[in-house]
Amino acid sequence: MQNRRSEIVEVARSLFARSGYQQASMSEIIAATGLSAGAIYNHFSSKTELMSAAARVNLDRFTASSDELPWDFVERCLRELQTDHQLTRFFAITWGEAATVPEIAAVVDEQLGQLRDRVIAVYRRWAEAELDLTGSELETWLDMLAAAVLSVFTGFVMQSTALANFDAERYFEFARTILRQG
Amino acid sequence: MQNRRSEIVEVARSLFARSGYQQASMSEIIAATGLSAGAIYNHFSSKTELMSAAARVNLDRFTASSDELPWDFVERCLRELQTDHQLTRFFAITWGEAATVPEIAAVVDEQLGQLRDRVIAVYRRWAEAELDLTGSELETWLDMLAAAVLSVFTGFVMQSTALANFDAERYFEFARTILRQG
DNA sequence: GTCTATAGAGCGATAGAC
DNA sequence: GTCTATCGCTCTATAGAC
Repeated sequence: MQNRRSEIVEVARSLFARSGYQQASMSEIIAATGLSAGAIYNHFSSKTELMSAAARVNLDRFTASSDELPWDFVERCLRELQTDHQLTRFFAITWGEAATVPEIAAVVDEQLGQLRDRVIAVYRRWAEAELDLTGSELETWLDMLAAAVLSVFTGFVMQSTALANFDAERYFEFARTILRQG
Repeated sequence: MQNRRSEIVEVARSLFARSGYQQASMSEIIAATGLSAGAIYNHFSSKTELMSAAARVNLDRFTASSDELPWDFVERCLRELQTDHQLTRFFAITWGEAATVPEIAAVVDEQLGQLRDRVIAVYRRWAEAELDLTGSELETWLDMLAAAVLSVFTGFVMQSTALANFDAERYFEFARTILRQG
């Protein structure tokens, strides 16, 4: 049953987000679902499989609406992160885990790729209407901008998670400055 | 003995960098040092203490020389990371762990703070010679620039660790562009 | 300061009944 | 599909001799 699977994943994700992937034990997760070991292992063959399912977060909130200006889109993403500190923490935990668990690395690569594609789409739409670039100039420009936006995004996650005196508003200011220049 | 302590820390760090903090076991570390459990626990009272000692990396390679231009300094830091992929990985692992282990969070905060201080110092030196800003304008400008540089730095670590198709040269290009503008 | 040996707890995963 | 019970292993940390 597909629904039971998502129930388990959601419970597991919230424990991974609180304690970390390794520190959250299967027993805790099992207890938190209200099910039993046998039930969980009927849906997931190992803890690693459950981990990578939990890492695959729904990114719909980070999709551009069709009439958004590129920098408004990026700022909206950042503010989304700011209001959901648990999600930000979970990204940081997941990206760190990706360095040692290949199954999670694959998910992170896929998800940052999705984010990148969306960034490129919204900037392309804008650039085609407003800028006068040749085809290859445009592609180079988009590549660089995607690196910039991903950097702003990952930078926000890392700094807001790791720095005691992080100032989000100053960070937005910096992001706005670099993303408007084109 | 202080020297024995550093020996142990170095061995532990290389195992943490390879497998992650939780996945590297005390037994592995003990075996790799060639010592015994008793010897290690004579120098460190717990695995967590050893972890936070290992997290405190020597950052001298990321210090500005007194005649460097700010963007040259930043680019040199990035190229330093590029040539030492094990260190980059280790940063990613450590920052992720910081989200769940307070003792590591304290070290990361301290180290990113150090990096920030150095960035500010080198930009301040340059700005005082080349720009004409009032005192408070200068401080605001430096704050924003520090956020930018930290973002470029953490972004490089995350993206080069997590993205399969990461293009370092394009990243440098983006970094150069935003850090020259002032 | 370092050794050997082991305590004591918790882990991920499985077997087999229902 | 879910349960109970438990296997077999590994983990961090300590005790006590030297």
